[in-house]
Amino acid sequence: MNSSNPRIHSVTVADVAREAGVSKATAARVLGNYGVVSEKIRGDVLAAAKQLDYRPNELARSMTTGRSGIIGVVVGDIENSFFGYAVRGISDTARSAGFNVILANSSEQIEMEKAAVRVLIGKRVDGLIVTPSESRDISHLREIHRSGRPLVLLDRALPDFDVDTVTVDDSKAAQRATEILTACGHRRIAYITAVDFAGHEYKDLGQIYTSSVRERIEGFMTACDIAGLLPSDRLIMLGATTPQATADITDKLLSRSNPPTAIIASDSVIALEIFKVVRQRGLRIPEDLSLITFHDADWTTVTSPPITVVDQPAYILGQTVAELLIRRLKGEARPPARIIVPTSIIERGSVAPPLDQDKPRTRS
Amino acid sequence: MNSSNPRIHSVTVADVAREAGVSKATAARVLGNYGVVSEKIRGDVLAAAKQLDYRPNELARSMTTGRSGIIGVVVGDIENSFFGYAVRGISDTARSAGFNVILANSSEQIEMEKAAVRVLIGKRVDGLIVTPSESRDISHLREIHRSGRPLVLLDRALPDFDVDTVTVDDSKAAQRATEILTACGHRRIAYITAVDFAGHEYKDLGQIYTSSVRERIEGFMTACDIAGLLPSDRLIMLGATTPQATADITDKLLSRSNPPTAIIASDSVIALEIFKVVRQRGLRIPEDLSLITFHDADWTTVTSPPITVVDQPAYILGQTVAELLIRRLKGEARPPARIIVPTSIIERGSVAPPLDQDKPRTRS
DNA sequence: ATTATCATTGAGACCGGTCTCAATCAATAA
DNA sequence: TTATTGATTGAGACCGGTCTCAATGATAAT
Repeated sequence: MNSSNPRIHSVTVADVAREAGVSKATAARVLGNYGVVSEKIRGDVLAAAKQLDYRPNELARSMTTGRSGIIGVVVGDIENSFFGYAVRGISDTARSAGFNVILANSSEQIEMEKAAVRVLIGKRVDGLIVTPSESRDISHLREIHRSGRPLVLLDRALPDFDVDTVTVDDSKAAQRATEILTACGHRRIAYITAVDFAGHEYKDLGQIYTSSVRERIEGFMTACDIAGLLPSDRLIMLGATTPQATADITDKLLSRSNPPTAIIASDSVIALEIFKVVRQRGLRIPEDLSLITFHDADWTTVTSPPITVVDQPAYILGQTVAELLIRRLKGEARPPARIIVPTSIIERGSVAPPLDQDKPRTRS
Repeated sequence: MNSSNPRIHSVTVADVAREAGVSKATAARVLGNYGVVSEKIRGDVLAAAKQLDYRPNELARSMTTGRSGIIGVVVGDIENSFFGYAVRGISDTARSAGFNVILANSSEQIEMEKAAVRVLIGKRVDGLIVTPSESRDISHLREIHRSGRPLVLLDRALPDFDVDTVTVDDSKAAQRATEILTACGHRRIAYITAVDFAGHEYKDLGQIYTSSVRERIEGFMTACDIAGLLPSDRLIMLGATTPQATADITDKLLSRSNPPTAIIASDSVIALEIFKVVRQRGLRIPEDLSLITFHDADWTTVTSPPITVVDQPAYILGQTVAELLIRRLKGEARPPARIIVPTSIIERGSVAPPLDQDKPRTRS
């Protein structure tokens, strides 16, 4: 407690009421913009408010109304520009509907995600938008839902949790990206993704607890199967959660006696690291290695060559998820919606037929 | 408990008190973790709280304590990765000190900045961090300060407003960057910056209302003067506030009969756009044009050639500004501090001597 | 003139915590 | 044994809004 510190005493409705010579209730009516007040009184109160420089205390307002006007957003990694755009989409939509956004970062760690949710609930946010970092432990999400607060999932669906969800067509997108590579003649393709799992080697889908990751792997495998690739030639690498981990995975992959001739990256942060490793090894894109990444990050247009990408409409994703939440907040009652936003592939210059797919490549 | 009424009735201290068979005051003491309570009672209350799944209402708590535990941050443009890192630095520091962050975007527009500040004050944030978008109209900032809420300025100082401020050594950084170019033989250099001003032509410093912009221009001009450049050959271009504007400015610049042989960009968003325009025109970097940009954005390492940058320690900037604010929040009384964080220049491959500085260059 | 009707305004409870101050009770001191 | 002290606990005000309901006064209807 600060005794010496002069407490900031802000102007309250009571102060304005006194100044205007009306009751607190009446002043509150004009200041809070509800109920009916005569024009004359309204003018008096407004004048008094201006004179005293009254600023409503949203906290107090929230307490009685039960509404805070805040939407809580828990996202995996704000530094990832995919989330950056999504958050921007959320913020813009929220603001134009009169809501504010409070943002938390989970660093893709379930414990931080849980902590963030707890804090946000404590702040009495009106609703939440979450990108669940894994689908095994979702007790905290169930709890949000049970508490009656609307929840919308962003980018990742939870199979056995039926709640509003907005994702992209991950499976289809991965399949199409892979088909571009197989059509080009690639027979040994790696898919590098960031799911957090001990051990980077993929064994089976049972390990994958994040829907988007699982769906992409399914799409990838489907395309590989259609093209008749050997199971041993579809290289699925998990655990690219940090730049270092990604570099290690890429290094290991390219050091094999039979390295892949093409790589698909599950996000642009991973792709950037792959690009660096590849160049450091003196390999050329696309001659020595083809590369496709999810998310049309800005840097993908200025590399030489520019990178072929799966364009996920991140901003629209954010917009959509916010709209869904706000509609619920406004009382819309309907069964949970699962919206799938389509992606498209932007072909640039990072895909070419493999030079010689059976021998390891060295710098020519 | 909640019968047919869908209203979310959360568990309160009174409920816990009743369940535990103690008074509201006592339950509040253990739940709020203040005052003294016997171990036995503490156990009972905790058990009751657990049983009822009590969650404190931070809103109510904030109302009585006057502290919300929230830091408000108003930043120019979150999509700019410089601010992204800074915000991350702020968030991390805030969280580890037990504060939350509520983020607002001003889009570098003074009116949006004012609105954001108003909302944040309404939410009763404990303190604010702002990157002022201009220095002419700072009534809203003065007001924050007057209301007794700590305010720290990020990245931009306000000359006649003495408040905690964290910036980088803009003038020195700009001067050093320019010196690299002049030392290399460049005699006609452009500096492109984002300050929002009608008309892209620079006239005099009187137009510049943002300290960091002004300081950089001063540093730029100092270096130009030292190298003996003609005043007409230091091309200062204002108004690169959108990708399109930046492209137009760059185009105009490169279409001159005597185009610059080197460009300095005031941030990486601008530089990215310059890079695109330059490549589209078929010009080569660094042979035809040298380029240096502020902020070590990730893409600057993967272009061909990689870009020489002024490395602003954005994360540390964020950390520092948050620390300063938190110390104030904890009651530290001291005169306003102006902290200047040093930058460094990372030389990569985008600077080379001009081919022929007196004739316009075309694609060779 | 008297009563019903409608529009305004005022009094005060309430939201869910914090915090002050008085009351209670056991233990220690006189 | 009685007074004093210290440790706990309880009652209730308070924060700054919202909101219900009763009171007031003017106008319209009978």
